[in-house]
Amino acid sequence: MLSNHRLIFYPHDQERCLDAAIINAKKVCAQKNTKLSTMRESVLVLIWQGHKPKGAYDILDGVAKTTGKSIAPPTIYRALDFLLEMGLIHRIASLNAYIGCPFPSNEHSNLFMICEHCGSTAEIADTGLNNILSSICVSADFTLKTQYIELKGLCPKCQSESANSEQ
Amino acid sequence: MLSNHRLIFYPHDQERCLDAAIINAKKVCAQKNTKLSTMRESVLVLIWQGHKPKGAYDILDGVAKTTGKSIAPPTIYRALDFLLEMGLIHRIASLNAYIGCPFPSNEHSNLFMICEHCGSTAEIADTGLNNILSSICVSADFTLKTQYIELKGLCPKCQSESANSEQ
DNA sequence: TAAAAAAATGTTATATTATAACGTAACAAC
DNA sequence: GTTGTTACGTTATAATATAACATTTTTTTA
Repeated sequence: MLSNHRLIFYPHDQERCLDAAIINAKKVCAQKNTKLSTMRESVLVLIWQGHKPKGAYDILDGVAKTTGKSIAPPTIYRALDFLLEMGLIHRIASLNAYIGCPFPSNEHSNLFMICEHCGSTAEIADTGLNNILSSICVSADFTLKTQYIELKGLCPKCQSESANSEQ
Repeated sequence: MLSNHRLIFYPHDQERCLDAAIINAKKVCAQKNTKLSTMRESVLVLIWQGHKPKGAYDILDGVAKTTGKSIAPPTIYRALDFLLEMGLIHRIASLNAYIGCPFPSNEHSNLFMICEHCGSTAEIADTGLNNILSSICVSADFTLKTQYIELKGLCPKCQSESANSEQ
């Protein structure tokens, strides 16, 4: 089982995550014979700032700010499409937002745990879960291609906070 | 395991589904002490025409057509919110679309199998799946509130069609 | 039953997310 | 050095959703 929830839901050095993600991304692009252009890298860097899904227009604003250029939506959406294609990011459908993939080199299908309170989002790829999903699809004679599994709730930190505030 | 995939993925009398859904909806509203107003019923009827998720603006057009009135988006979104609240419909996040719930009286968490080719969408509530999801959340110390599980692929009919067309 | 309160709907405007269509620049391959 | 390809720029607009306020309908209750 691949998972980054221990990392996400507790304090850690976010700079290291970012650096690792960029190194990883370059590796993935090299393997797939594609280029992580400046624009694509800027978008990826912005997505990796914090472990919360970011909307396309937040990304746009952020990239515009750091580069000093004025940027139009298609530029961002093209970079996002590329990063999705490379498996470097995921789209969170229920939020219309995008998040970095912590293990892009692995073929995996994903589950996201999204904190409704602070937005922190962890990704898990669980074999047991995928087996169940497969068998459900097989018994319905449904050929599975892609899946969106998004769980909303409270992360450990926000649970204890809301417990405290209810006292 | 609750499921309507046998119904959805094979030919059947859609009129009966619609009638049953409306009767069911009135029952649910009565239980919850709310009203299925004319507008809300119109929206629900439109959603139950076919077993494919419908976008808010498709619903708007359809309701405007059948009622002969001109309708603005908020009217539709309000009806959708009510129906969601009552558990009579679900939102398919990955499609920005809405679909009727076949078993609204049961507390359940849902999985949708969505045919990418014809749009037919079946709903399954599977205990085994929900147990796995629960245990994943427990081990991550994540308090689950709501879930979106949307599987995209090919329904039995579209599988055999695409197999034929590849010959 | 008339007045007050609550619930639902109408209306206008606008926010948010995403893409179409076409033009230009950068770069690699031959 | 031209050609083709890939990425990016630019303008306009499509698609989805909501805010804010007005009106109507329904329910409650005096």
